[in-house]
Amino acid sequence: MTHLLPGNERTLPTLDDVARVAGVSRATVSRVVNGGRLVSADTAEAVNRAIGELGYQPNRAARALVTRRAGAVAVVVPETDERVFSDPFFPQAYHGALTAFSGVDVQVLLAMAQPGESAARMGRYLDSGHVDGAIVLSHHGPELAHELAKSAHPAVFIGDPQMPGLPYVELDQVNAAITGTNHLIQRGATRIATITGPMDMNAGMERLRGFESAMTAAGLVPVGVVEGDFTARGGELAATRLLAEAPELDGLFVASDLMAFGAMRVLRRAGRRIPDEVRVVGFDNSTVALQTSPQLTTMTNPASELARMAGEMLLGLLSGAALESPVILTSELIIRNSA
Amino acid sequence: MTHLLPGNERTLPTLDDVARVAGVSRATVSRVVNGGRLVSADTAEAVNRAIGELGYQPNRAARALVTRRAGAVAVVVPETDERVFSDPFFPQAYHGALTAFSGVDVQVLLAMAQPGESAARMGRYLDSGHVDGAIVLSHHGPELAHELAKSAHPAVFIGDPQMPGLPYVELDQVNAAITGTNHLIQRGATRIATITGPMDMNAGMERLRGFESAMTAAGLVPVGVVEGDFTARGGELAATRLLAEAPELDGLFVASDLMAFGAMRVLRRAGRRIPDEVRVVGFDNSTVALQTSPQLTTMTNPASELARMAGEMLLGLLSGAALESPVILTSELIIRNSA
DNA sequence: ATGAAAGCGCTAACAT
DNA sequence: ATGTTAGCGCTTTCAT
Repeated sequence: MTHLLPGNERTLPTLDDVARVAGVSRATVSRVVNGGRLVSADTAEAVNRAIGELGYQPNRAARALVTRRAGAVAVVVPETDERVFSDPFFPQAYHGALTAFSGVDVQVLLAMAQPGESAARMGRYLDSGHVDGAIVLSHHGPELAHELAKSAHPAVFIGDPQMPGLPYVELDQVNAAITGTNHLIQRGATRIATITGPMDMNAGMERLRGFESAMTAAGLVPVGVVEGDFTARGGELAATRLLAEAPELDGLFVASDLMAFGAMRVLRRAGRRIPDEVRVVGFDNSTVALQTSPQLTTMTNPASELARMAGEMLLGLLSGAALESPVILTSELIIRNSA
Repeated sequence: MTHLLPGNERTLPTLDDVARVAGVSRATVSRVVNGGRLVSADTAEAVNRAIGELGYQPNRAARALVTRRAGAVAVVVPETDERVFSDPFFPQAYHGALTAFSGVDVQVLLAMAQPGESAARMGRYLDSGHVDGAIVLSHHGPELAHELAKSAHPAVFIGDPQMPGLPYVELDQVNAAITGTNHLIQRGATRIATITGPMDMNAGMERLRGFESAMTAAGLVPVGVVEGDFTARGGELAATRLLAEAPELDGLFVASDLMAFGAMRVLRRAGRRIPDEVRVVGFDNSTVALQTSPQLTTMTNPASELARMAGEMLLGLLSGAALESPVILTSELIIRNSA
């Protein structure tokens, strides 16, 4: 970590060049570039014309130097690469974050945890001056949140970090699970089971909570509850167990589409017709929900919006704005053919 | 795109602070920070001690300003997010690129193409001064290569960009396909078909070329050749067609593991036993190769190494070094149970 | 081997 | 509303 790269000779137009061409001072150009307050319409126009002529683009480094800002934020994904890229939630979220910062000249870095890497290292990264803040995705347990809480830079979480004072945006998981489960019930299912997410993840726990709550409200008792890991393979395993433990099941609430995908495969292989014999509702409304047959009825989990929202919150935090947190987004039922 | 973010009050130790503590000049500190040439061992040690004491970290912006470097490179993925994240090749490659730049203080940005986005926009991004260079992954057709060729910044491609003068690192696709196909033949297959990659991608074409060459060399003629799209679903479709057109097939060379995954599902569903009745060889040695049953025999496609290599080439290019291109990496046969 | 000094391109007081 | 000025933290001649 000793040096940047050797120099580059190309010489681009600077603020001074623009000032000269427009016949004004550097400061004035700077003003129009930064929002144009306190400049007359005429000068602003002249400056803008000069900017256009020269193809001027502000130099990030110079700006960052004087503003004491890196001009970059990180999307922190405390997962190993494998999972990051195999779950469509992540790319959508990354994309949403990109959207939030598309209006300001801020670079969005993707920071994935390395397999053996500690939460402390992530915290150090945040404080290294390379980034001004972070959006943190899907975390197991509180270590990372703990670490980032003491960072000098702000971080906004997607999903409740379970740590008072840390801002986050979250899906209304419980109500979403209630809605999904109710749909199963309305479709006539009575012997309902669930495949949950990991119990060390908030999303896993809350979706289970919602499921249970809906069941109780309907006067039903689950015929099975097995924990999955948000992967297709995990869904298969869970469904296999479920079929053995509760063969009578006629409704299945699965805490992720990917798991539902795996589970449906097992159900079909076992000769259960969907949705006639077993109704299935998934979660995420991911692309795999369209690849199952029949297509999967599911709850939306708008990764992109969640992340965009988090990005906007971070932007606010960075400008010293007071923050309303948590921000809770609601999930919608997408009815297809699996229930 | 008007401004960065408002300022940050925290004041970190600077070169001056280090100089003061070490009792030397700024210039000397700078020297030791940047490699330590031309400084006596004693001074260097004193400086390093001061650096340690203060927890000094060079300010990227100041450095970038004077060196005229952004201190960032982009990994350009001209694919829409969906595919970027659903194919394990990408995360591995990204990771490899990260590795290449881990020793120098260079940020690695992930630039994904937006759905409706033009190659020109990517080119403009490269020239915007946000990055010093790029590594370009998996491209269809030559438009992007064309665009990047005229950029002032260097770009290294992973996969032959088919454009003279552009440096790239590539897998020895043809020989890899030959090896894979030969393995099928050695296992006793004689009625062999292939599922290819997209014909507008170099990897697709070259793997087909290798397949054909191996078949010819063995005096065999393919019983079927159908084009896939490197997705599991595409593999299913292709296998379905193959089963209809060439039901006698006893060997299948698939140009990607993901497609092989889909194809094997179809084969099994059709009652073909693998590897007894149909031998299957995939390509990529991706994680799905372990999830098929039986586990997939496949050719390695070391994404991480390819990208690391590309990163090192880019690093060389950025320091003005002469470059040897292309760099060709070889693929290895991983024998499992599908053939 | 080390220091002095200039300057990278920009923003932000502070004048006017 | 606009200009002047002083740095931000660093690298890099150029002296010594």
